[in-house]
Amino acid sequence: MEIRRQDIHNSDIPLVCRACEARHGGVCGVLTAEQLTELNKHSSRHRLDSGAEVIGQGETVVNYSNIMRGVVKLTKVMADGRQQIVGLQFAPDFLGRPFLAESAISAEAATESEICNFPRNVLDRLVKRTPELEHRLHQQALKELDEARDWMLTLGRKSAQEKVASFLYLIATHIDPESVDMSSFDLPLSRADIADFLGLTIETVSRQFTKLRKENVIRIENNRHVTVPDMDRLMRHAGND
Amino acid sequence: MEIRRQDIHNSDIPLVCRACEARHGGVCGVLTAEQLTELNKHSSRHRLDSGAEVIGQGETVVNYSNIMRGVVKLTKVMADGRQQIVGLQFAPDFLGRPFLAESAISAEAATESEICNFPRNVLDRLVKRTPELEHRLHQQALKELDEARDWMLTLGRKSAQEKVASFLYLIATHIDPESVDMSSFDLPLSRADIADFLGLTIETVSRQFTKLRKENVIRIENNRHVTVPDMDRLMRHAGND
DNA sequence: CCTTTCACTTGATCAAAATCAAATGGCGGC
DNA sequence: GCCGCCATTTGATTTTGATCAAGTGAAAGG
Repeated sequence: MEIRRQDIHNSDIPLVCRACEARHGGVCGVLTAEQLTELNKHSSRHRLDSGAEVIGQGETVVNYSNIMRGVVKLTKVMADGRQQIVGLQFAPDFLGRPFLAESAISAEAATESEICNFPRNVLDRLVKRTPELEHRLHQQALKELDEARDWMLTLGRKSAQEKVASFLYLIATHIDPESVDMSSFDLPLSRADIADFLGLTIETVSRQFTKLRKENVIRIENNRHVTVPDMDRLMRHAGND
Repeated sequence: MEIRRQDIHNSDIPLVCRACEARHGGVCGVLTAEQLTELNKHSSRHRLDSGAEVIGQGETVVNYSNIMRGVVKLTKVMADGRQQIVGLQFAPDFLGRPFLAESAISAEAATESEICNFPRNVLDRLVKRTPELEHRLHQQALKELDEARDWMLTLGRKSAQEKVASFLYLIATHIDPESVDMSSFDLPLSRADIADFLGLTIETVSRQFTKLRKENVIRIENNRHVTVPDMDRLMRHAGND
């Protein structure tokens, strides 16, 4: 679990990496100064508008990314257009499916975001030579698997009200991991996205928001800003007692 | 993707491992004869009755396992008893969550099964020294993640009929990976388990079976044995076109 | 052989969420 | 300020699957 990192002189690592959020929590944290320099040669940073696609379902993966800022949604679409969000990724998560050429999901910025791209083959080569890096990716895969399974319980067994409360709790606890106060935050998703995440319609999501608001579990301003006066009460509404 | 394995003289590896199914497809396949011998010193094989618990939600993980025969279901339970199966594992899958002391799910034999147990700390130590082993576990975690996300789409967006058809398709394609003919198989789960896997009630599952039977998509004998005359037709009913 | 049990099926009714259909309410552009 | 555009909310109705309640049928045990 504990990852050793050599003490790196800031001057040894690429300029752009020095200020990078993703370098510490993210995969780059396990790389040496040399490796970071090498990877950085091939990497490029991009600003993404909300809604911008990083990769599409069925496309060939040419890049992996680190999320430096913002929230990225992972979605699956059926042939007839029905859609399900199967994961949300927050900075400084790694974005990509190692060891597979074709993406089974599409990834799209949910909010205005910033990512750092690097070529698939460069990282794949680096992974082969760096067990620490594979370990780090393995850890993230397991974390995502745990989250996916939690969400399966939500999708399969919870009521609409519990689903919406579960979503709010998820966002409260993930949107700003630094912050001590999780009781006030902006929703990174539209009502339509929330519906796609919860397996509901936007009307049902809206009604449940209204209901939670009327029961004073949450307060809402400007449709996107949520305040939770009592996090335990929200948790109980989410069915997590 | 390609995993090199040294040419091992059968006589160098433990007797019980020689005939083991899990050794080739499973994690043991990447171990050297010495490592296998070492691991085998601490491992033990067990027969599990259908319904026997391997580990319970919230328990401390002391063992990992390989599934040698049978089907194991991974479930999550809510405080009020609502239950969701979050994964099915087939031989020769690895069973366990590396790097976490407490299990977030429970694992239970769905059919009469056989597993090979080994202590958590022995494998954890082996993983640290053997990048190939971590790579193999990483691969399986990614496979399970892909499967979990596929199932999230099923849980969130498919109708009861599509869910049941999706389940049948999943079993047809996983129950016996050797077999060319996937059109006839025994269901490893009861109607109650299927309901818990699909986020439905047993009554709804039963009605959808009846409906698929009446539409000649499947035939059923003795409640558990299913024949699929046209796999593509089943796939269409599952919403996977 | 008959009873009991258990898994499953079938039927009738109910409730939750989907669907269809209008409001409402910011917000940017003119 | 007014208009038109979206996202969101609210309302009426329908549909799907859940719930409640009996059956059925096969296997185990007396």
